[in-house]
Amino acid sequence: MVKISRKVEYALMALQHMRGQRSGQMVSAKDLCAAYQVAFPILSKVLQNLAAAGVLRSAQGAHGGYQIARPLAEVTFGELSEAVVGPLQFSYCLHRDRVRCQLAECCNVISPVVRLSKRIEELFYNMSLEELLHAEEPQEAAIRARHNAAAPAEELVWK
Amino acid sequence: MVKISRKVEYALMALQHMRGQRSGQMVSAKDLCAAYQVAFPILSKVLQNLAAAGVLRSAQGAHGGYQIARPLAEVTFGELSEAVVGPLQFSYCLHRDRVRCQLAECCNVISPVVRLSKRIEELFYNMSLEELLHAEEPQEAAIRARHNAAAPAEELVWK
DNA sequence: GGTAAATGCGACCGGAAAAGTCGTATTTTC
DNA sequence: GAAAATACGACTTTTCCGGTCGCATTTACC
Repeated sequence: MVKISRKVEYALMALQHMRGQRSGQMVSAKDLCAAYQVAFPILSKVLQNLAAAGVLRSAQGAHGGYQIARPLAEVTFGELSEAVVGPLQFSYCLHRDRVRCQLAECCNVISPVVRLSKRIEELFYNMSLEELLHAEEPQEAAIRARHNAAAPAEELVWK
Repeated sequence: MVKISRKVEYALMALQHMRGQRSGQMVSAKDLCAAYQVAFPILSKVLQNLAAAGVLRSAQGAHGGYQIARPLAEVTFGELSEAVVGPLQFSYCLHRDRVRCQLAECCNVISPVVRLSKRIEELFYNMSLEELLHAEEPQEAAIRARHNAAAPAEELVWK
């Protein structure tokens, strides 16, 4: 449970890449795919979602591509998530398709579930992408290097 | 993404129920199933998981059942979650099966993903079940009643 | 004006994980 | 010994996510 979706990771990768570009520079989906080994159609869709949400600005045609439209300090992780994988929906019994929860009439945890959902939602909407992606290049590289080495993953990643 | 698993909901329902029992009282899986319309085998498994994790105490045999083993103020949502659905694992590239992430050598978001994961983990481990389930019976009942009525779910639930 | 290079978009498919089912063994009380 | 409960593992079903395919549209450049 509570897995960060692959699409969200792709979105973060793309934004992390674009953060490093000089302003005004367009980056094409093709370039990103080549750089990060992601299949074109899926990355393309993620970028389109981000553009539709106003996080990216897109330009069609030759020499087109994407660039960051709003300062990342003003975009939250919650926004990114909703843009890419749809509305946050932490439980089956909440939100629009309440039909799917047959337990409603005897459920004794509605308000706890709502409480929990709100906490996660708050976390997501209080975390800016700037804060999440903020430069840490040397460490990043070091982690990556060790990641490729033989050390157990959680050692290097969680400590 | 980030959906609260059904099993976790079942666990919360069971604990919410047991919270209302007088101390020492055993509750059987069968009783819970009858009260909340959950299939026996699945609820049974969840209760067994909670018992294995030390959240519940179980007694076999006739007149057996389950009761709360530790004060819920001392048990976190993170513990419950791990007991019922296995170790928290927010991303494919982290934790034990790093094999599954082929992006590692060109990934530029390892530390952001770790940062995000730690935030969620913190949230889960800083939230006690007492805090999550704390009594709110009248409101609970009211919400439940309105939930069964025709009003749109998010109106009553998210406001 | 035509061609190449890019985004835009919707329909479809497959596989993995979650949810649920079944069957049986074991323990305990009466 | 029978009944009532947990313990546990194998199996099946369903759902959803990641990924694929195909085509339309837009734009730059020659």
